[in-house]
Amino acid sequence: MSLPHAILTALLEKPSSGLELTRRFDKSIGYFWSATHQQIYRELGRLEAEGLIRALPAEQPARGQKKSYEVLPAGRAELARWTAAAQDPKPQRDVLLLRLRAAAVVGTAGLEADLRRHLELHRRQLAEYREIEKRDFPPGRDAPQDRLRHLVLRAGIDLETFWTQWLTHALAEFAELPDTD
Amino acid sequence: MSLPHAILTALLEKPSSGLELTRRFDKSIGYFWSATHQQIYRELGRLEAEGLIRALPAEQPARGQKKSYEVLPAGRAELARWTAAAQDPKPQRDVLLLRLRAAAVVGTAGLEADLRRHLELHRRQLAEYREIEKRDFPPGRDAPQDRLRHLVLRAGIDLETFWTQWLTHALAEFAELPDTD
DNA sequence: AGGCTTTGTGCAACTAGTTGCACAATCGGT
DNA sequence: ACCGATTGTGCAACTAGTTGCACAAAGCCT
Repeated sequence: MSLPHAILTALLEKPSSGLELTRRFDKSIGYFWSATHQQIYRELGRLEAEGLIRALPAEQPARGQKKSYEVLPAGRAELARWTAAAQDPKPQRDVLLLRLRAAAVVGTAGLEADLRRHLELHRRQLAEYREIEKRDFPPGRDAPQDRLRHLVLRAGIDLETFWTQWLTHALAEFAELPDTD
Repeated sequence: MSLPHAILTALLEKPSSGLELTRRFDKSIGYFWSATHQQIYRELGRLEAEGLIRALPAEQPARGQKKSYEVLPAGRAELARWTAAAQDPKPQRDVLLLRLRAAAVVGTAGLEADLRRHLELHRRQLAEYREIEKRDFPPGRDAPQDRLRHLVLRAGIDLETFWTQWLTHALAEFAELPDTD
């Protein structure tokens, strides 16, 4: 039940069309709540039907026929309610850890290459986050909104840091392991 | 497509009935791949139908009528294949980070209490993992299987450590924030 | 003017996970 | 011998997310 709220947040930050939302999910909100364009269009339809957002009638019938949406007061209220409501953390699910555990029983053959690949991906993501931090949060900005957004980015950075470290450590262990299987 | 493989791993570690699996998921595998008993029974049925596991005919028709399963060679082969196959990391989804981002737009009212609650939950989980580490991985054990399992546990410990630190940091920021909304 | 790619919107079918319930067998107490 | 709690197995319906496809409009190339 979080996608609609992710969309409301994005629309409050800036009214957008479906495609614009999709792009913004790809490069910002999507870092911790990903969604495909199909999901987004479907959800926009629902939110409009529920009266939480509405299509901006503006500047039609121009190019491509793109529809922009804005959040209605009811939508903002719902988002505030949801933000404040207690929610239990979701049970974890991590495929890579599962595979490692499986490797303890069936052997590590073939796994190492994929660990290296993951390490590379996490390094790249970390570098990207660091870029964003440098660009969007130079020292000295401390409006409450910036602080909160920076906090979220920090979580991303620290998580990626954790993964790169852990994967490095895992690969070092692999190097010492006899070739099981 | 990971639940069947989680079950295969658990069954290779030790043949079990549905309920036993459920319990083990609750306290071990479930730390990174949770599943309800309903899911598990359904999946056991499928795995049996596909010929990857089979019911142990043994010691029937005893108590409760519980059925134990063991992994067949085809099942072990499938698990090995899956473990070695490259898999992209799943797009992240974290509700708490999403809520923080929403709070940047609609105000932080009510959120702080839930952050505290989460901090407490993560602390508890961390303590539990540390207990397990002390109990199951005393210094000096280094059979390959132990090393791999220890590695997985380390990931759990480090992740929980990250969350407790990040939440602590977030709460400190909140303390300095003017009461938005 | 013709076709080719990009932009933009969307439906339909499928898969995985969740929630709610049912119901039989056994065990422990009275 | 009965009764409630626990153990153990499972179905059905629902929800959220994924995958695959369709198709129209605009812009670009030749």
